[in-house]
Amino acid sequence: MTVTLADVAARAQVSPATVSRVLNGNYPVAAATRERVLRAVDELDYVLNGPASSLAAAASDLVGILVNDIADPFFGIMAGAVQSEIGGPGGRAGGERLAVVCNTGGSPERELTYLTLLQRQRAAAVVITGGAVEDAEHAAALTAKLQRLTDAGTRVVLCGRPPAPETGAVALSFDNRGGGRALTEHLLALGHRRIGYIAGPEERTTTRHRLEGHRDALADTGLPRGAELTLHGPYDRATGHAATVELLRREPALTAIVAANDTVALGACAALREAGRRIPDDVSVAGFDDLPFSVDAVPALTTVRLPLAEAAARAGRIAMGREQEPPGGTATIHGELVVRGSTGKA
Amino acid sequence: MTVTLADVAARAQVSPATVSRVLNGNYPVAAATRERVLRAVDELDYVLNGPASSLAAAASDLVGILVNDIADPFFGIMAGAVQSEIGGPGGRAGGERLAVVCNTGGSPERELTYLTLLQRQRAAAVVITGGAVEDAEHAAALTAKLQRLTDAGTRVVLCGRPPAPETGAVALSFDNRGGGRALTEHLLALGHRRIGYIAGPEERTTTRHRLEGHRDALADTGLPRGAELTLHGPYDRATGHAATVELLRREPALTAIVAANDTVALGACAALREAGRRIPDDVSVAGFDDLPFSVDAVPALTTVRLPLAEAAARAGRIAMGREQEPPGGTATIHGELVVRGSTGKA
DNA sequence: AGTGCCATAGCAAGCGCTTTCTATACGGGG
DNA sequence: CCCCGTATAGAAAGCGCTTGCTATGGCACT
Repeated sequence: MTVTLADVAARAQVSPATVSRVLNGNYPVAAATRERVLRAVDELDYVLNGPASSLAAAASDLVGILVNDIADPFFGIMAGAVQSEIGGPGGRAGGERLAVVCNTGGSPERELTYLTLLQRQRAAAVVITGGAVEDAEHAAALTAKLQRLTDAGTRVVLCGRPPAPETGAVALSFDNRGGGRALTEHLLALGHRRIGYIAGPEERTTTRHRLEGHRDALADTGLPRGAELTLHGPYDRATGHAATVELLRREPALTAIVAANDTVALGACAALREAGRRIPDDVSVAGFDDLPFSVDAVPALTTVRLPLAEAAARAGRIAMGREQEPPGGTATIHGELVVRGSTGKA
Repeated sequence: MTVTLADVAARAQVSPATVSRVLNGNYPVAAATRERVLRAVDELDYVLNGPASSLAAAASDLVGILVNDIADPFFGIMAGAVQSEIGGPGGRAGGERLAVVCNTGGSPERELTYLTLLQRQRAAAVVITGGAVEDAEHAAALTAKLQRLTDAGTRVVLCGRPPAPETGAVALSFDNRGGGRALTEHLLALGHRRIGYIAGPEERTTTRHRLEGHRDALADTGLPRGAELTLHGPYDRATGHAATVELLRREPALTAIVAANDTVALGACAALREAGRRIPDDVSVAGFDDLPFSVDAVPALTTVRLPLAEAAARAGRIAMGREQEPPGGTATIHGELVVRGSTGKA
């Protein structure tokens, strides 16, 4: 029924071994023979059996990319960049690899399950994007899993997540803390003193680091930590909207809002407009990430630009062994404060 | 080195066959034995070898999802919805499946390559999202490929793309034509007569259908087809921006712009603002898709809402055989005109 | 012409799992 | 008390490919 290597071999009048070698191109085959084999492949419309090949070679060409939310451009951009680097179709040469984008939904269980699935497929590499959940139990399980993956020869690269020591995983972390600090310092410099902060979901490294940066900046100015002006929620516009309504209720004299990311900031802007506050005249708003739509917000969003595509591309290259890993297996990637129209003098 | 089925069998004092049966759960195994096997699996930290399993069983649990641009929420939303339905981790029960999101970048070659890769992996199902490129040669190649996939038992579902007759592929198409028509009719009803149209990339079904809907509406009103007021470009904000500048140059008296999608519309809005035109007082703007950020645009975007997540979820269910395919293997999904602040009287 | 080496091609042994077929043990009915 | 059906476990034959090792020419060199 289905065409196998043996069929091709028969047709080309060579042994299966030769066909395999032509296809893999890592063994000298006479030009004429190769020609003949290739023709047979073509005529029979032969397609290699991936599982069989992976089994025999004890290696697969699958590369996993874990993301928290595939519908969020933050992750989409990174996933796309990794994919373009791993040499999949259209990428550079070097054998076609299948990139597997896995949507964890931010759940540590699913993260673990996907990693097991990838381990099962003997993935060549895994890139894990986005922040981690801060939970001792899961952290331990994750560490063990990463350990096992790297032991099995799967290259693991974390992108936008803190290092996982002792696991052999390379980490390209974002300086969320520094970015958060820069943002708040910017606001403080503009004279803002009553600043609301809409943080991401609790128990996540990204959330915590950005928030710490914010608090560091406040502390430097001798301002209270302002915990009562900090609200948590998922990284979506609804959170930004609802939290803003609540912040305005708690502190009507608010003059600035820092959001956990641009999407949240957009929701905050909407709520402010509905409340009749002008941006930035009455209330300044700042986001984080500098996603593509942020420049088109009205007014354009002040934010911290994270080089998502560049970082992810680098992660992809490291995963493919096409770039040396950073010293110590860890590198920190800094964001850049981008001041636009949504922030102004208090 | 790595733990195999045989190791587990030895440890549990049973045969490899029994272990396999416990793991697959499709053969009676005494409770006590199962218990013993499961314990051994746990103790040895055994992970099934996917390739070996797929080879022996002649089937894999991979499901492919093809998207044009993973960084675009339009596709991200669909990919996420499909993924949540295919029973991957976190999905419903029914065995864990690995969803493979493949980024074609809109290139037909890559589309074909990815399909071959998926074919190679003996994927259980493939969901192809987004419009197709209209090129006779590629269409033929694609048809042949889809044919071969379905012949091999891979279920193929097209989501947001016209049917591919004779291939055995199920198609859930969007009524882009109807949506395009509704949008322009809305504008015409508001009294607009000089309407610019920023279409997507040429040679794509989505682009053509939306444009045809637009022209149908114009024709019904007895207006010229206005080809000179139609510009093409990729689905990104830069296109919207540049095209708007050009449209204003060609027709300063323009009172409305219809964009190929919301992202393009955002770019158009930016260009209009820069040109000092108020929205919608001077120029109305309409988008397409109703992506999440559209409601937060200022003014909020009038657009055509496509039930992306619902359609994709359905595609996923059909791909998994959990929902009956529509009669004739084809269904058309209609959009809904959503009128918001960006359009007004001419 | 003889010798040895390089370039190619083939042989055959798995890779780790699934599954068909066969074997065993047990219990109930005749 | 024996026979047979039922339930459960094992033996073994692959699944389609890769790859280490071996075999075979042909050529250059002596």
